[in-house]
Parts: sequence; C-alpha cells; structure tokens
Amino acid sequence: MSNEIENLCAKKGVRLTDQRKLIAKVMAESEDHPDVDELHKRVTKIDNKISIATVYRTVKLFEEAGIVSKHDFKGNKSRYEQAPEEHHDHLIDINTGEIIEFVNEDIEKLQNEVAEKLGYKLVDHRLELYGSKIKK
Amino acid sequence: MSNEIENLCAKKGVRLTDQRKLIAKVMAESEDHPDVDELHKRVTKIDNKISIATVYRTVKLFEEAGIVSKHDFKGNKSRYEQAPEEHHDHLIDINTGEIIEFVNEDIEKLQNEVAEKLGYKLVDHRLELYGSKIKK
DNA sequence: ATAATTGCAAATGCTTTGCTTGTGA
DNA sequence: TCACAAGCAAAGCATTTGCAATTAT
Repeated sequence: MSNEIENLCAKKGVRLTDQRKLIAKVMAESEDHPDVDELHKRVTKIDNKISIATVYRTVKLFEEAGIVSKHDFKGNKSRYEQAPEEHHDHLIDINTGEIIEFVNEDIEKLQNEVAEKLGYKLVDHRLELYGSKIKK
Repeated sequence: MSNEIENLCAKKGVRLTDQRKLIAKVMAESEDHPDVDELHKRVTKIDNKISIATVYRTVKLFEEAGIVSKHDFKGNKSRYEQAPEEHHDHLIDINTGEIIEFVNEDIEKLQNEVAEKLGYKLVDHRLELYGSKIKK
C-alpha cells in the first residue's frame, strides 16, 4: 500500500501525514510532469480538503529531501516528477507541451569536459531541447 | 553615437525613444548579464526619470525583436544580454554567480541527433552548467 | 496630427508565510 | 503530550497592464 516516495520519507525522517501520503501517491502514479495546480487537482479528487498551500509546502519538502525533482521549463510554472533513479534530460514538444525524457552519455561527458576546461567542477546542469514533431 | 542595438531597432522598425536609446546603450555596454533591476539602476544613473515598467517593456520588446536574449537561470530573476552573433551556452559559478560563456560544437551536434532520433526537429535548446571553481 | 510610448499605480500570477487549530509519533 | 503540520487568508515578489499625459514620426 505504500509507494517509493513514502519509503523515502520514512528513511529520511519526513513525518508522514495523510496529506503527504496522498501527494506522494499521486506523484508516484503520475507518468507526466505535473505542476502544483495539476497536483492539487489530482489530490483534491481523493481528498477535497487539501489546500494548495500544503501542496506547495509538500513538493518543496520532497524536493529538498531529494525525493522529487523540480523543473522550470521555458515559459511555464514549475513542474515536478518523482526523482529518477538515473539522471535524464528533457525534450519539450513546443506544440503540445509533451515532455520526452532522454539520456545521452556523450553529452554528459562533454559537459564535464567543458566545465573542467574552464576550471570548474560540474555540480549540476540543465539541458532542455525544444522541438516540433517531424511528420512522416 | 549609435550602437548595434539602435541600428537593429531602426532596421526592425522599432520606434526609438530616448528611453529605448538609453536602455540600448546600457545593454550594449554591459559585459555581464544584468537583470531588469540592475538595468534600471544603470539607466537611472543617466536619466533618473525612467520607470521600471519601461525597462520591463523595453527588454521584452527587444527580446521579441531578437535584439536581446533572455535567460532564466536557476533560482534567479530573468537576466538579459545583447543577442550574440553566434550562439553560446552558459556556465554559472554557483558560489559567485559569475557567468561564463562557452561554445561546444560537439554538444550542439549531439543535441540535434538526439532530437532527430526522437522524431523531432530541434527548434531551441537550453544548456546551463552549474559549477564551482577548482582552486589550484 | 496621431498612433505609439511613458510613468504611475494598481493588478496579476505564482509562491510563501503568519497564525490558529489540528494531529502523528 | 507536544513539536510539527494543515488550512486559511494575507503577504511577497517579479512582472504586466490600464489609463491619462507625453512624444516621435
């Protein structure tokens, strides 16, 4: 009955309230990258007393605990996804808003090389591709 | 007496007011990536009647005309730079906030390949590296 | 002349926060 | 029990906008 996010909360000593459990559940079941409003809509279907402030507080809490990842794509409000096992980047369909995840080791390696060459240790990065579907 | 940005405005049919000339001048002379507040501070030193609303309107106008580029780095307000001749990406020093520009053709090429492989035409992208200086 | 631009202040949209009541460990 | 969390409404912050006065062409 418990999900990955709940397990991580327990492990990290994050107190599990009904609201947090519900938000965790909804996030764990989301295949997309919902924003706070969308999350609030989804949890409200199950418990209509949860306030949007709680959703804001909870995603922030989860993010700080490394349980979820936050993304600020161009021109949108912040969107969230369960923190992935392995890093990936995103391609955003500029027509539909659809988000496709991808991994490219070569780019990752080159990023490290670039940073190093400039005298920096790479701590974090952001790579987003914006494109339109090629019709066949 | 006129700068690159003023020339571009003329070419694009953007009406040149005193305020816009001044903002163009300040942007053209900026080596860094100032935000709107900082731009407002800089123009105010020369003309203290310019309102922040005008700065907002002007950077937006310039951006839509392709004259300046807007960047939303992590955790900061929007920052602007004169639109570069040739594309570059940014490395942000997470300790000082300093921004270093770089170009890497290999990464650019790989981005196109990734998009293509996913069935997309790459229209735009965002690549930001966040790092800390390696002390020697 | 007159359509576009400015300055000001008010409005917006997303997010955070203070405070009182409620609750998980 | 009691420190912490939730709900609500108010505040915050960056940015946008309505409107009357001003200005570039």
